[in-house]
Amino acid sequence: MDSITFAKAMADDTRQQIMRLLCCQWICVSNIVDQTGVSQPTVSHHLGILREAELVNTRREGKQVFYTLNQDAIVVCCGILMQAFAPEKVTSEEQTAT
Amino acid sequence: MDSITFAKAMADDTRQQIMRLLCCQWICVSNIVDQTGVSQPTVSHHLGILREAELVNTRREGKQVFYTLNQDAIVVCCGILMQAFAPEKVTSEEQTAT
DNA sequence: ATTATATATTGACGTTTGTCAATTTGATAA
DNA sequence: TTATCAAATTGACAAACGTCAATATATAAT
Repeated sequence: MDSITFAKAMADDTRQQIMRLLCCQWICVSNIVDQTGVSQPTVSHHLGILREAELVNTRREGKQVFYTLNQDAIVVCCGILMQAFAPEKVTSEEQTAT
Repeated sequence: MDSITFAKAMADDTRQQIMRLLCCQWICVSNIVDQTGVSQPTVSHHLGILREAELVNTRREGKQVFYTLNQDAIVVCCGILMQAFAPEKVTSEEQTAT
């Protein structure tokens, strides 16, 4: 996953709203629809983008599909951003200083 | 600065290209134009977005305007993202564990 | 097999975004 | 002041994006 895919996936209000809901818990699509107030197709569309970016995990349970946020991916991507754009602030911390 | 402004500012290829150039050094606009191969108005447009998001610092020197990346802002914004979307992975590190 | 429910996909539409050419603004030099 | 160079702004246009209604797909229940 590259830093642009990540940034694009994060770059929408509705998507961040969904991500906040999915943080630390599994929720099914219809619940997301209820809690966000946007239409079911729109929610599915956003979930597709998050899935594509591997920012969410999925589990089917009968007729329902549950989603949760992939927190590890968030940390990794933020790390990549910081390495790329703030190396001076983050590079070392443990410098082996030969 | 909110996490959406940040993500939107990062969510473009040309803009990340410019940000990489501005990382750890001051460059003037015409140099950015030369090194990116996009037109001067386009570069100015992207710099405007980065300025708006406070991701760059600016300094005028005669007729030229120099830009550099605001690395501290990057770190802060990534921190906000991680706090919001990966709290379990980042909250503690030093848990006072009563 | 038919029906019912949950989610994904398609198609259409308006908005936002990235790009460039042309122009304007700002700053120095003559 | 006038001329020159650097950067910002404006206007136009195509491409990408977010949204919803309608439809299709998948799963379970009758």
